[in-house]
Amino acid sequence: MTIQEPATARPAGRPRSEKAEKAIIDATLDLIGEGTGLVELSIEAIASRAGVGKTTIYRRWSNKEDLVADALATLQAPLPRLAGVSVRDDLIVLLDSMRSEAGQVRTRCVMNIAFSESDRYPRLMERFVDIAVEPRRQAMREVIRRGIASGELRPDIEVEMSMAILSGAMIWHHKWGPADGLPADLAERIVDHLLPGLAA
Amino acid sequence: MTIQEPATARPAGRPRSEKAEKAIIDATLDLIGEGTGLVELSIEAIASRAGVGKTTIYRRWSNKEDLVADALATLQAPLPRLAGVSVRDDLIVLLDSMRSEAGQVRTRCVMNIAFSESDRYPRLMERFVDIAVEPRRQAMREVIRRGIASGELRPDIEVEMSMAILSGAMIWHHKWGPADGLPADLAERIVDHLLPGLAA
DNA sequence: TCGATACGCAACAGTACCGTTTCGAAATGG
DNA sequence: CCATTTCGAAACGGTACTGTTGCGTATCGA
Repeated sequence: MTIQEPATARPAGRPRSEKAEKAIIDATLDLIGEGTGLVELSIEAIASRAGVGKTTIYRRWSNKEDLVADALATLQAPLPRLAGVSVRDDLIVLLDSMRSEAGQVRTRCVMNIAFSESDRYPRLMERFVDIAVEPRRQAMREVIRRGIASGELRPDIEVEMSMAILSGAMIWHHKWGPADGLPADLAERIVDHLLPGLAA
Repeated sequence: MTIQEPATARPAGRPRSEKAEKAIIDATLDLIGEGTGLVELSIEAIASRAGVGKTTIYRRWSNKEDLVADALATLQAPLPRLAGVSVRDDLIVLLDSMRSEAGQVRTRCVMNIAFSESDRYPRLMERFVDIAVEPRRQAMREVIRRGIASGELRPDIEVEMSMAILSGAMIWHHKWGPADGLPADLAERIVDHLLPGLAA
């Protein structure tokens, strides 16, 4: 009976500051967003940016990888709502959400990391893929499958290959396209350029 | 009359060792090929790997960027010969050369750098693009233009967009495809998947 | 032979970050 | 009030690299 709420039992003593925790995560994302690679990203810089002692960081995360993983997990942008009417429209919405996210500094640098440091931080990347990449992949997969089922797309196209082509085109522009933002109608142009080859 | 050959006049004293120079370049490429990013790449590590004093490096290059730029310049892989018969065959050859180069460790890591560190080392990337990317881009551009001229491709396709799609698909696989090497027929599958939409 | 330059090597002071420890102050429950 | 825990700040010893300098040796032209 003395035990009331074991799940929320406070362990006595000063509670951890949620403000500090948020500041640490924000500082981490800020630094990554400014182009700091994972290797150069230092706990000291994060602490300084967050206005926090290093102790406060080490008390919560034992290493850089864990911290960054938690920080990236908070980025989880919402998936766009799909109308589900036409394949063309849905694909455009999906690709255009890639485009607009690519315009944000944070996403941009997270993508850089996903490209360059996947070899060095495999566990981190695995987690990042689960959180950010796979849901989008799944959404696009379903759009294409639905298109095949409805007869809008040829039944003999390879689903995964089509996804690779659509995403690849957007990634290519993201990386080597005009530096001053991608054109607003890019997603539309990509889809319309590809659809004739995929349509039934 | 005393001046004989100003261009090749040796400045008196011991000449610089070409062997050392080559060893430094090789060590640099080796380290990059092992996944060392530009930031972590240290002059000391290069000197140690090359069996060379740091002095010998600093005497030639005043900073890391210059050294890496010269090192990358030596990579210049030869462009594949194109038959020039059919657009399909030429595109497959071009994409397949991307595939096979992507299998080499050095190229793989150079591409990682091209993706991730282009913001941080813009001059370096500019040079890299001139040396390695632009010639391939130009080759593909000409294949597509020739295809349009010959009537193999629709006259209304956007050349640059088509290039982005073809290259993007290969890059996507390079980055997120199976880790144990890309399938041998990947280039063929990409081209055949896309060509129906581009053909006249 | 002599001057000049390059060589590999080792040492230098300087910088940055690591992960840990210590400090006094602040915040909580009993 | 007191025990406990966290807070920000500062300092610790340790590691790694920076760019520079001096050393003795090797290799060239004159």
